[in-house]
Amino acid sequence: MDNGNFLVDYFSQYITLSKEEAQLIKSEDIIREYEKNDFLLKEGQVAKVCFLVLKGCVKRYYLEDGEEKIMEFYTENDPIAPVSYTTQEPSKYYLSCVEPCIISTGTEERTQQFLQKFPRFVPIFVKIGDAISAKKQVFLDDFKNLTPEIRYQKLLETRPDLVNRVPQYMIASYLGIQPESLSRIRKRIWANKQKT
Amino acid sequence: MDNGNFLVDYFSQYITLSKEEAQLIKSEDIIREYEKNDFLLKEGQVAKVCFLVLKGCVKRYYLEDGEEKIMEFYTENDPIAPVSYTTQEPSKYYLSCVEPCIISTGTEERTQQFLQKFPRFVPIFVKIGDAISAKKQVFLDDFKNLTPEIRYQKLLETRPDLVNRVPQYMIASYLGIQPESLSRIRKRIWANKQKT
DNA sequence: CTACTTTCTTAACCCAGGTCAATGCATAGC
DNA sequence: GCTATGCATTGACCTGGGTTAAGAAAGTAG
Repeated sequence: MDNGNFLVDYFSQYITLSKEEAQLIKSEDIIREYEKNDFLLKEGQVAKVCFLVLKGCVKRYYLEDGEEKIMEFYTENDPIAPVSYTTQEPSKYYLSCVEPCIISTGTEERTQQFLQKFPRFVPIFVKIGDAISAKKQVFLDDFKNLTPEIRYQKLLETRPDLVNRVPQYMIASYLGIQPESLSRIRKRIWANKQKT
Repeated sequence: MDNGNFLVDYFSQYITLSKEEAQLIKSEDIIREYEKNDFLLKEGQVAKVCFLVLKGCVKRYYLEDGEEKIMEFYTENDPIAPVSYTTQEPSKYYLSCVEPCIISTGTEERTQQFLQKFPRFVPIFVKIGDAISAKKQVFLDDFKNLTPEIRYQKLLETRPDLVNRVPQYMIASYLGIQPESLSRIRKRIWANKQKT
């Protein structure tokens, strides 16, 4: 299988690539495969690269008295720019694979070179950055004002895939509740559906 | 009073300004005063400018069945870059003054001109952007994993000024709880202090 | 197929926050 | 002075999530 096409596909979402550009992206791309439970980044490490998930699922979490607090799931086509990557300070988070993954890796230098070669990609990068920022905002809003039950229902709507491919205790952590509570919520939702 | 010095002071936090630069910033700066309850931005409007709070306090919130859901407070030296400003889509938020305010206003063109004139400011801008992004991350983490009570105590530590200058029902909204609950939390904290 | 591990569910009990209603308690305006 | 208004507190009651402990169900290895 020709992994190089993943990145080309990714950019094609935002922009039409010339053959030359596609070729260059292919040739420049660094792609690695990871196994389930492999780490992309550990607490205390300084991130030297950022990532783009081409296939699989990555979780970002930190430990609090041994408990995994999952902050985010990254799946197909999600870019990961660790805070530690931008600040160059030791990471407070872990990044680890929930599934076997295929992931593209980007370094600062290569990104800069790439953008100098293809300046028309600059606004795309900015756009992606903005989109990520806006997403975080929405997530925070929801988290603040919605009950766990509604949060779960929204997740079912917006990312139905996640609920099927990720163990529920991880979903619970992501929603900020205990696995038992998620179980009850699911029961409640099911009961309400029966009524109607 | 010479308002022009506010912005100069702001940049001096990050970088040492030459006299020429300081002079230019002063002369370029657009500053306005606002009264309590004035709006900087309303839901549905497209933000044409971004802001820097020089004096006073601004709240960002949205309405949900008539309820103010306060997402953020901006006080002295806090920059405000509305999502609507970057996306140029109608804002989902209101920005309004909790107190009489003195606020510096920035437009896209003027920022670009400024950065071209003083390219050494570019990394500062990036740095500020990163800092804001990191702050949001920390806030979300805390929000997800801490109880309202601990959230309030953290707020007391990190922004003691806020609690004193902003009505408590707004603090409650900011913490994601009802004013009554905040009242009980305060009572509880006070009771625990007496014990020790 | 069995044994083991991991994941999910259930039940019982506790407690913090939501809700509703009443009461204080300032401040502003008359 | 008095009243109206906005804000903070308190009490009573309810509900949903946390906690603990047990067991069921699903997946995996032998």
